[in-house]
Amino acid sequence: MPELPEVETTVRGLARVLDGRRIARVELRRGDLRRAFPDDLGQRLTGATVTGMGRRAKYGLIATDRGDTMIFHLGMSGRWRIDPVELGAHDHLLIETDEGRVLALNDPRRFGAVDLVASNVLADWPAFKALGPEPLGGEVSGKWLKARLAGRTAAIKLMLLDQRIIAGLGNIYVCEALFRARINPKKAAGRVSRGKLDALALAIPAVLEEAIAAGGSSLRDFASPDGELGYFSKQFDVYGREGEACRGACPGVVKRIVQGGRSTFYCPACQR
DNA sequence: CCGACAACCTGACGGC
DNA sequence: TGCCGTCAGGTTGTCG
Repeated sequence: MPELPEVETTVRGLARVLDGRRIARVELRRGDLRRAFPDDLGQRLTGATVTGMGRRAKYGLIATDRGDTMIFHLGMSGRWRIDPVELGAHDHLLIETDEGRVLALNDPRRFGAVDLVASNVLADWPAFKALGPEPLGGEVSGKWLKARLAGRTAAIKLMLLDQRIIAGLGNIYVCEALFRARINPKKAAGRVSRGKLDALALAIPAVLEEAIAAGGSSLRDFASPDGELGYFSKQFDVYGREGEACRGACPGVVKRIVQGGRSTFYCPACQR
C-alpha cells in the first residue's frame, strides 16, 4: 500500500492527534510484525511527550522528549486508525494520548515494522544509512541520475525501486514517473539519455507532490489516519490500466509486464 | 558489486 | 455458494 505520499499523509494525520501530546498508554496486542516489537517499547513510550513527527523515505518518525524516536514502516498493508470504534484482529499496537485519543496500527499482512532508536543517532540507524536521497529533497537532478546510474545494466524501473538509489519510490509512482518522462521501463538504466533523465528528475517530485496534495492514493485498503480516502488513484495514467487507452496524445494501449516479480504498467507506443 | 529469486502474510477478486 | 488460483502498496536474505 503505502509509498512515500501515503506515509506522508499518514504522518500528517497522526500529528494532528499526537504531536505535542503525552502518551498515556501503550498496548501491544501481539509480539511482532515483520520482526518483534522492541522489548521496552511500551516502557519507553509510556509517559513520554511527543516532540515532533516526520518521515524518512517510507518510514514514519515519532520523536519524544526522552530522546527516543519511534520508527514505523507500514509494509504492504499497514495503516493507522484513529479512535477506532472497535478493535479488529489486525490492530496490533495501540497508543493512547493524554486526551484519550487512540491510535491503532493495523496491518493484516504484517510486513510492517516498529523500532525505537535514540534520536541523536537516528541517521546511523542501519536501515537509514543505506538509503539514497529523498526524492523531494531537491538533490535528484538529471545530472545526478546520469552519474548515479552510469554503467548500470539493470532496467531503469528496477533501479528506481531500489531504495539505495532514491528513497521512497514504490511500484505505483515509479510507473507513473516513467510514463511522464516517456521512458521505457525495460531500458537499461545506464543507457537512458540525459534528456530523458532531466524529464524524470522533474516527473518524480511532480507525481509525488500531486499525490500528497490529493491525500495519498486509495487502492484496496488505504485511508489516511482519520479515515478519509485519498483520491490520487483516480489520476493514474498507467498503473492498473492494462488494456486501456494511453492518456497521452498517442494511439497506444497500456501494457502490463512483470519485472523483478512485480507488475509494471506502461505505454509501449510513447515510452521508448 | 550485480542481479535473480524466494520468503514473509492475509485478503480480495475472478473463474469455474 | 464455494473452492482455487492469482495478485497486491515492500523489504530482506540467499545464491550464483
